[in-house]
Parts: sequence; structure tokens; C-alpha cells
Amino acid sequence: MAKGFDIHIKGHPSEGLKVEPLSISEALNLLKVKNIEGIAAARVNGVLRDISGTLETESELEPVYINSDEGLDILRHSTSHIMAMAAKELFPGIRVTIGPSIQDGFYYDFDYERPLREEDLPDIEKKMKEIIAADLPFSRRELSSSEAIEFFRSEGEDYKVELINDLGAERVSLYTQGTFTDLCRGPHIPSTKMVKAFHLTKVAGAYWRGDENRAMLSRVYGIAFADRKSLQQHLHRLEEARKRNHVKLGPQLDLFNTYDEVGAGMIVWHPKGAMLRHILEEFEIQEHVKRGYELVKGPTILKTELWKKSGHFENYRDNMYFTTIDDNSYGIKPMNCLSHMLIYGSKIRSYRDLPKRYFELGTVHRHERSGVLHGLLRVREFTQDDAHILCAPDQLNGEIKGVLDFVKEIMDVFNFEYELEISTRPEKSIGTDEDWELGTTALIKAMEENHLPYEINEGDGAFYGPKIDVKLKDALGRKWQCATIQCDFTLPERFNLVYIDRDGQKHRPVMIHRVVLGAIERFIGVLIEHYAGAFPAWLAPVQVKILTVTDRNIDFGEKLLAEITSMNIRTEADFRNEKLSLKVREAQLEKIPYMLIIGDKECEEEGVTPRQRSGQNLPFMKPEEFIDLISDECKQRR
RNA sequence: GCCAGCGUAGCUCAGACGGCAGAGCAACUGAUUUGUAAUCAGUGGGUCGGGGGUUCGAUUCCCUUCGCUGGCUCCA
Repeated sequence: MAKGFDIHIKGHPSEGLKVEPLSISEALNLLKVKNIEGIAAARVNGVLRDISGTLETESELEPVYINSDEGLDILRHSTSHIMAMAAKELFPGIRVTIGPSIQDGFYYDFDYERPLREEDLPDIEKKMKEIIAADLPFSRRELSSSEAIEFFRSEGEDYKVELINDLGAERVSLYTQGTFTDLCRGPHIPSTKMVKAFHLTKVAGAYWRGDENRAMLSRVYGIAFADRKSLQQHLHRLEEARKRNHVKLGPQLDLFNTYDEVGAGMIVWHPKGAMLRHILEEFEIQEHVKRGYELVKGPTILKTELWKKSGHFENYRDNMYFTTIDDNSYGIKPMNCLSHMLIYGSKIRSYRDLPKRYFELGTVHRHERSGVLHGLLRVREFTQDDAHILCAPDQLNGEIKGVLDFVKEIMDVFNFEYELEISTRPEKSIGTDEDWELGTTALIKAMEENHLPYEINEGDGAFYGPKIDVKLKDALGRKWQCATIQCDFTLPERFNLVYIDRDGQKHRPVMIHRVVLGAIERFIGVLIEHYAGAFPAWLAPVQVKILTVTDRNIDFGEKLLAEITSMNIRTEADFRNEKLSLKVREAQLEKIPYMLIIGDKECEEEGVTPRQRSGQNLPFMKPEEFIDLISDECKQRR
């Protein structure tokens, strides 16, 4: 019969035991693992397994505690199974599809005769609590795919049948707790009772397998944590993130607004927001000129014929707006490249001229589907800090690396952390396979040479070429593409762009499309959340506010205002006959970096006592000293 | 575009069986001359997002449309 074999806890081989076949939980017990009730699953010889599983050979065990990343993942996944069971008990005829764990929680997609609503959530939660209290074990069994298909078909669970068919595996595993059985790889927590803290957060529609031509399912989202305290902390973090929300902060700080009567996805910039944009744009122009870019500017609408030539009409028409002028069809630009192509082609170019780097703060319009619009982060009109680099093929690598450095330098100014992704050829695209291969390799090579970590996003490239995307996170941790570097071999060809090389022959330049901030709108959206609206002095639309204590101080206040303003420091005055505490409060709510409070003392001694946004006062100083101080701060972009 | 939720004064929000629409802050007027996060008093302010329907009567019920939010899909 079964012979004895060795088991031990990872890292403690000397404390191992010789045993006969036994369950993992028994093994953990025998090996005197602490806090057994906090173990969600176990790693056995490197493989995650249920602790109800059996050990039959020599094993190295590693407990996975519920509050570890892996443990939470398992907990969340199990909670989704509990939710599916609750839904099946509450809504007869409901069909289950998939229910994975995600960041902080889980979801499950259901198909029901009507969409699930938010008001259904409390009922589902209540039922889930009953299931949890019933302390139902999760049990695993394996069977052949055909048996599993038969089982799910008898249950009316067609989606599961489809999943098993697509898996194409010989055998599959099923997990059962109470009345509910699901197709699942596992592992799961030992019992429903292990779920101590969860909350259903929202419902949303989701297409079956993400395909908009297939059924619209009801997705229920929930969050789950190892204990109530962690759940509360998470809810608190969400609350804090909401306070940074640029959709609220923007209008509150009077930066911008949207107006129903203007239309969806259109931003109206108020004076302070327009100033912020201007500061960023000036900064951008300087940084580009410094790096050998030339400023150009093209029109907003160009003939449709030209969009046909470029391939946009063929590939991007659905996102474009068209209009007619004197019987000619025109397209409103969704990208800035066309004029740049014409500029390059306007004369004979020598290899000595390359690379050409054309930079434009170009305002584009794109028809985004109404459901995707979101604050400043997804709009229909936006301005890109766009450039097109035309270079010889052997310059491509250097140019890409140059842009990667550029992006890093700019992101560092704002202390942004970012993630990089390389996107490869999508289904709807133009150009030869060789060119796509060449471009993709060039991007990867540049990334590796710059020692940058990246992920690959298959099939997510632009229609004209592969790209590197730089993603920033908003307050809620959602990722948004900002900078992007895209290779393009097609456009130079379509516009027949050439340069004369050393050999006296015409050669085709390659092109890089790239943005650094991306869209000014989106960047400002992320920026507001990054700083919670409290911009560093160099960015703040209003840098200084002068507050008088009484009317006696107005004369000196006016003098000071003129002096500071004349030094190009953006200054406002509050000379109202109000209590100082009120004026301080209001300036504080406006998140202005410096207040200068002017009372009798300052008037007599002709100086200022700056109050920083932090609430701290700087020592009394002369106006010139203050001007130096803030100018210096701006120069360093602190 | 699809699914769900939402839309009441400049802002934050109450409210109603279908029967004259409410508060705080802000605004305006006056008093107050004030030293680091809200001085006091008075006044004005609303097609209850738009259109249509049901009804004696709709902000409330129904339909439709616009806009916003969260997802799906799509992208800077």
C-alpha cells in the first residue's frame, strides 16, 4: 500500500515529517503551522492547492494566508462564487458566465431575463451573508469535459458549456459549495465562513466575452478583504480619492466647466484653467525647441481627398467629422500629421536635413462614442503636443531613444510614475508585414537599450504602425494613455516623401508620431488629481494673493500688487472689508501657494509676511526677497 | 453605441398621495475696520435638464430627448 513520504514547510526542511497520504490541512496541523484558521490555500511543491486536497508524495508546503496578495485573490474569487450562488437562489432562471477576482474585489457576469439593478444588490448581499453563515465547504472534483458539459447542459448553463468547449481540455475541475457548482480552476478557501468582509459596489453592463455583437450581461462588482478593518480602510481610501476627482475639483477651482448647451465631450476653459494650459504649453514649446523641434501649425479642416490619400478616410472615418464647403467635402482633423507631411514634401530634402522634427500644439476633434466620455480624460475636442519626426532608417533607433528620454525628463518634472506598453499590429491596419516587424523591433530595441520595463499589448497598435504607450494613473488608479511613440512607414510612402542620400538617390524617410503629455486636456485631468488641485507655484494659475487686514493697508497693498505683478508673478488681491480669517479661508480653499498678509506692521516696515499653503508663515521679509524666493521656486519647478 | 444610476437656486443637498417648491453656503444691500480656515442683519434668486403624453391639475406617473457618473466596447 501507500508508503511513507516526507513533507516539510518551505524554508524548514529539518522540521519535516514522514507521513502516509493525508489532507493538506492535516499536514499543516502536523507540521505545527501557526494560525491555521487564517490559511486560504497552500502552495504544494510550488502549485497552489485547496487545503482540503490530499498529499500522496513528498511535498514542500507553503501556507497561503488570507491576508497575503495570493490569499486575498483566492478569497475574492471564492466570494464571487458565493455571489453567484446567491443570485441563482434569488433569481430563478439566471445563468452564470464568468466571475474572476480583480483588484480589491471581484465580479460575476450574469444573464437574466432583465438587467440587474442597483436595488437588487442589498438582496444579494443578504443572501450571501446567509451562505457565509452556513459555513459551507468548497469541494473540488475533476471529471471529463464531456461529463462536465452534460452536467452544465442539464443545469441550463449554456455559457459554461461554451467555455468548456473552448477550453478543449481533456478533464476540467468543478467546485461546489452548497447548491452551487461552477466550472473553476481553483483553488478556493476551505469554507464560505472565511469571508469576513465584503460589499457589493455596483452593477454594470458587460458584453459576453467583451464582444459588442454578443449578449449584454449584468456584471455585479464587489470588494472583499480579509477583515472588516481592511474593508473600512479601503472605503476610506476611495473617499479620499473622490476628493481629488478632477471632475469636481476643476469647476470648484474655476479651471473649466462643461455646459449641456455646448455638447458632450467639449471643455470650456475658464480664466484660471486657460492660464494653467498656457503655462503647460509654454513649457512644452521651450522643451521642444531645446531639443531641436521646429514649430509648425496646420489648419483644422482639410479636404476629404487628402484624408483618403493618407488612409484616414479608410481606417478612421467613423471617428471623424465631415463638412462641405463650396461643394467640396472637408474632414475636421482627428490627427495633425497631414499638414506635417505636406511641409516635409514642400521641397527637396537632403540626408543632411534629417531628422526633421515638426512640433504642433494641434487641436483635434474625434467622434468618441457617447458612453466613453469622461471629464477631461476622454473628450471629443483636445489639443495634442504632437510631433512628427522624419528620419533616415538608421536614425530611427536614436530618435526613439531620444523621445523616451524626453518623456522621462518631463514626467520627472511632475513626479509622475508611469507604465510602458508596446502595442503590436491590430486587425484593421495598413502597411506591409515587414514594415510592422521592423517598427515593432525598433521600439523593443530602444526600450531594452534604455533599460525600461514594458508590457506587450498584442493587436493594440494604431492602424498605421506599432507604438509605445505611456500610462499614468488617476486618483482611482485607472490607467490613462498620455505619451505615445508610434512608428509609421506608410504615410511617408503615401505622400511620396523622399530625401536625397549620399548616393544621390531618392530614399524613403521613416516617421515617428509622438506626443509627450498626450492631450493637454487629459494631462491636466490627471495633473489635478495628482496634486489634488494644489499645484506647485510654477503651475499655479494664481501664485500669490495679497490680503489686507484693514482698509488702512490698501495703499501699500496696491503698491505691492503692482510691484509683484510687474515681475510676472501671477497675483490677486483681496482688499475687501472682511475679517482676515475669512480671506485666509477663501484663499486656502482656492489652494493658492502664497498669501501675503498686509497689516499695519507690514505697511510701516514696507515688507511682507508670507503664509504658505501648508499654513506655515515665513519670517517677515522685504518684497524683493519674496519675489526672489518665489521666482527661484518656479525656476526649479518645485 | 450598449447596461445601470443620476439631473430640484451659482454650489451642497432636502422635499412631496399628483394640489402655491425648501435649507445652508454663495450673490446683492446695509452695518462692522477686523492679524492667519466662516462678523451680523436684511433682500433678491427656480420654466424642479428640454419636449411630448396621461390628468381638472405633473417637478412628482408614462414616453422621448439632452447631459453627467460607473462599467462594457473603443482610444490621447
